[in-house]
Amino acid sequence: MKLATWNVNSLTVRLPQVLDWLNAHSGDEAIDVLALQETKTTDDKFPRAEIEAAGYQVAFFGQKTYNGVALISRHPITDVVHNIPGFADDMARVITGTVNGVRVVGAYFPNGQAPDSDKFVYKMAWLTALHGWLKDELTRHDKLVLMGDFNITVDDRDVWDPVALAGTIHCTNEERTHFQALIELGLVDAFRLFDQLEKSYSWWDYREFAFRRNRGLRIDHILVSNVLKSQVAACTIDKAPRKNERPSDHTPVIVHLANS
DNA sequence: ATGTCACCTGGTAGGTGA
Repeated sequence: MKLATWNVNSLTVRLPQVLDWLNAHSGDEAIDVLALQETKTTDDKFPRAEIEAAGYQVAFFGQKTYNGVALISRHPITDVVHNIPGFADDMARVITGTVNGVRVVGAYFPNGQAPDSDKFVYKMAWLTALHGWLKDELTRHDKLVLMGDFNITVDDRDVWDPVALAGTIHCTNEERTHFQALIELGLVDAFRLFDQLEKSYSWWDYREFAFRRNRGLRIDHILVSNVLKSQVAACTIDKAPRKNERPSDHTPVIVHLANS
C-alpha cells in the first residue's frame, strides 16, 4: 500500500493537478491513500463528484478560506473522525480514517507564525492535545500512520539555512521537542529510515525563486507506528508537482508499505 | 528583498495568513 500527503494550498485551484498526479501513478506506483491539507473549501463546495468519478473514495472536513483536510482513497475509508477528540478547535485540521486495517491520520499542523505570537501558543496547545489523543489512539490501533504538513523541521538537515533560520518558526526547540514527543509514542519518521539526498525539502517559498535555488524546508512528514516500521519499503519526496505551472508551495511525500 | 500566492471583504484595492 502506498500512502501520500500533500498540502495543496487550495483544492479549488489545484484539483486538476491532484487528479493528474494520481493518474500519473498507476499500476505498481498507484497511490492508495492521499491526505490533503489546506483544501480551503467548505464541505458543500468540496469536489466530491470529480474525485469519485476518477475512481476514489473521499472523506473531507473543511471550512471557509483557511485550513481544510481530506483523505482520498482507492479503498473504503471507515471510522472517520474530525479533528482531535476532546480538543475544542474552530479550525479544520485533522481527518482520520481506517483503510485496509491501517489507521490513517491526515493533519494540517498549525503554522505558528512566530515564536512570540499568540498563534505559537495555540500551536503548542494543539501539539499537546494531538499527543494526548494519539497516545490513546495507538492503544486502539497498532497499525497507524500520521502524515501531513507538520510545520516543523525535525532537525537542521531539514533546513536550507539552519544558521540564519535558527530559532525561527518551524525551527524552534519547542516545536522539535513536541515532534520528538510524538516519536516517543512509538512512531518513526519514515523518510529517515533511508539514505536520502542532502538538502531534501518538501516546501519552498513562492518568493525569491526559492524552489529554483532549493531554499526549502522539510516540514511535511509521514510517521508510521513501530508495528509498521518493518514494512516500510521506501519513502520519497516527489518534487515533480512543484515544477507545475501554478504549483502549490508544498510537494507530495510518499511512503510504500509492503504487505499491507 | 515590502520579493508570491490564495482568498476574503468590499470594491475597482487592501488585509490576512502562509
